[in-house]
Amino acid sequence: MGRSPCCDENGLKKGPWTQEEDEKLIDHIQKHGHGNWRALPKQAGLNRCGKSCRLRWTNYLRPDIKRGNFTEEEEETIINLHSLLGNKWSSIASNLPGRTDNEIKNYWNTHLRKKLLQMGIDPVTHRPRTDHLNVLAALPQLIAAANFNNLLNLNQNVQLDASTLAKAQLLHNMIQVLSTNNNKIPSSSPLTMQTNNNLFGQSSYLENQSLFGQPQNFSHIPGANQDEKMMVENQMIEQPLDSFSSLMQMDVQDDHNSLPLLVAASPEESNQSQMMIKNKDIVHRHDTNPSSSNSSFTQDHHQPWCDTIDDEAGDSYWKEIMEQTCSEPWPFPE
DNA sequence: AAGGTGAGCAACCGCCTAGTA
DNA sequence: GTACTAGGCGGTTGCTCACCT
Repeated sequence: MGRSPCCDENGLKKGPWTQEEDEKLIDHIQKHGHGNWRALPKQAGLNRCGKSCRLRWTNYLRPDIKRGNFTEEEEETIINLHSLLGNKWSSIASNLPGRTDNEIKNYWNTHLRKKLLQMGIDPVTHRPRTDHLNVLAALPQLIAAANFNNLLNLNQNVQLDASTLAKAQLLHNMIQVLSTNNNKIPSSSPLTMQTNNNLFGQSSYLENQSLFGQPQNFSHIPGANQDEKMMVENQMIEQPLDSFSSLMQMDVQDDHNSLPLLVAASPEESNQSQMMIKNKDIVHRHDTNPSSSNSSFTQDHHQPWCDTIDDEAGDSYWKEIMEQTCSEPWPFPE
């Protein structure tokens, strides 16, 4: 397939647009429309390539562009749609009147991404992060326990060093958290809330932000294809998502995922979710397999955690974790 | 005051796809 | 079916500016 060289012609200007160029472009489009972008620059008296003109118009000069800060509502919409559509910025933008895909993309990369990271949510998968779980907030206690172990002055042969003990305790804590979530505890119970608070440092982001509190109608998403629209709608119907806790409990039964599912994230995951929804798989699994044993869960679901920790088990990794939660210098005094 | 650094954002690049001859 | 064009998209770059040392 041949590809037309658009911007490699010699002598065409690149870089920031001047006010004069903007005026020329606006004037021409207002009078004649943009029609053929390739031919436009010549007709408008611009020394630019058509692609550059199109970008300038669609991203900046278009009269219906909304400028200024994003509202909270817009932020929520972006996060919602990104969790379902991934980096399909144009599809997301088509659901936000006056916003361009470029603007949304930039806003995501500079603001929303960081915001989610700070909340312990992976901006790519929209799942809780596994690298620096806030469950580590309990680490000072673990360190204290480790130091206490030193104070006991046990036999050198059986004495664990502080870091090893902390690692073991950390793993134990993670296992407890997961096991707790696997039980059928009402999502609103204090225990569950406490567990979630431990895991994510605060009440669920989704609960707090009401991101999924109200079912939204995405059937009008112009950029999304029919499958995507159906997926969004079905997801809202099948999974009211009224509480992150319930979602965690639901997903924790999924044999293939070791971590709680927020919402379908990547397109691949979205497709999987879509297939599951189509097959009524989620409902079926909950009806037919309501009590998958804790032991099998423990075995199947904890392995990835262990793998994760093994993968990152270098001293620097643990040091970083420890330093975030403990003012003690590293290594710990022995 | 000057230099360094990082964030934010406009613009570019390269690839993909649909349409057409 | 092939070759080509135009438009669109997502990723990346690089400029500007504010803040920090």
